[in-house]
Amino acid sequence: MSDLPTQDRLLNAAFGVFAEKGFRDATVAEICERANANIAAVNYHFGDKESLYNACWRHGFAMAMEAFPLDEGVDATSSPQDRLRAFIRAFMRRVFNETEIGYFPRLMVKEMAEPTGALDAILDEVVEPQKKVLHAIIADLLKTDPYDMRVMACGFSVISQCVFFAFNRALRERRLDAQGTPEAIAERLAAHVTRFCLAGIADLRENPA
Amino acid sequence: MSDLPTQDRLLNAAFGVFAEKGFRDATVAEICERANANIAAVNYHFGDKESLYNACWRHGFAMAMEAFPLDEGVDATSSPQDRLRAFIRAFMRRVFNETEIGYFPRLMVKEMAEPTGALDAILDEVVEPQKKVLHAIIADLLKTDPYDMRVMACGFSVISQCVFFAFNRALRERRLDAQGTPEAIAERLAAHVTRFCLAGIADLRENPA
DNA sequence: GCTAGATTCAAACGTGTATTTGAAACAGGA
DNA sequence: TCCTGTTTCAAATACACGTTTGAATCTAGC
Repeated sequence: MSDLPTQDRLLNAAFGVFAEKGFRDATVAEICERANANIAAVNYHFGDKESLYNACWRHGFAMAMEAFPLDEGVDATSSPQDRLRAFIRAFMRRVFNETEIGYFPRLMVKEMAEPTGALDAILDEVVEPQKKVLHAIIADLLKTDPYDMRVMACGFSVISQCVFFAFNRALRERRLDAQGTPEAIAERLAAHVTRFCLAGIADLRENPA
Repeated sequence: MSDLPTQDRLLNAAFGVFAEKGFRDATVAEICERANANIAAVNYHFGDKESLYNACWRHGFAMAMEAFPLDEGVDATSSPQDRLRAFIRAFMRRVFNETEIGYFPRLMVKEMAEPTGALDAILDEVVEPQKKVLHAIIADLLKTDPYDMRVMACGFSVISQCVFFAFNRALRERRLDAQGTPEAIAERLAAHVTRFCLAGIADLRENPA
């Protein structure tokens, strides 16, 4: 950790502090302290607090996607059921990850709840690609095209269940942590959500309104 | 508005400001300005900013529940399907409400994402009662008792879809507002979520693991 | 080992904001 | 009208925090 250049130590420290406290509550003093750097280091290396923040979420996004790719263990030839399972499982494992990777969802949640100005860039760079993958899977399941309104509705149903415990981290700490390791909880939830959503989607396919 | 006593004007103004900006970004200066009150009024009438905040969410909760009760239009003799539909619809209508009532979900979301210290009281006073009602409905649908683990899982699936656009207000403003009035969107989403969840729950009932 | 540029440092600065203060204005009862 | 308790007011206070500054220190290249 401390053998890295100052700029990298700052990025790592800031990533953690921003994820834990959000942009506004994070102080550059704490970031510098964690990075074993001087109080002026942020401004010297990144210009200002906001630029450091922008560097952080890009860093975190890359890290999270590398650790748990959107399509882990499946390819285009897999069934849409398996692809949906993989998508949901990767998402849950990111959300419940207790290492640095788990900081990324926490950062996103804070940004959504209280946008800083980086939100539009984030929407384009992080949510749009994931949405595209998910909509393709659901369109296959519904045997329709990705622009069908039912695809959008089902995509929302899937994603909302995936992000819930990222949003409700506080809730999760109080009501869920007794139920096993985070990894085990992530697996159980992923299995439930996959099954629940496949049933919902099947119903829409079998019984058109 | 301005014929109310200062204390009430402060509460109303603060409710709006807190919902729009969150506890930390809201300034007592802005609250007092909106309330046509002096800068010292908050401390005189409520002690400090935090006590005013606590008064606000209780006020908002009462208002939201009065406008859209948990069980609007149904009673204990209604089918669990209808009770679920009513629960989801009331929730969505609170989330998409454009009047003061809609401030309440926004306040809750900010609190969940970045807790202030009021969170434990909120969990007890606002989420616990709703959870109880929802779990009773789902237990009926699953023909089991409310403490069955499958009830918890399905409850999470339902709630996560209900709160999604409260959390993602920014997303909603960018991607959803072109699709009709908020009321119409709330109705469509409620119908979709109800159907989607009934299918998921039915699958769990028909095909035990 | 000297120099120039890059980096680090402690201290100072400036701004935004919650809270306090003490006087002034107000309202109701004797 | 006078007195008393309540409310309002503008100004002052206190503090937290991002940023700047200018000197000190380090590091490469000659």
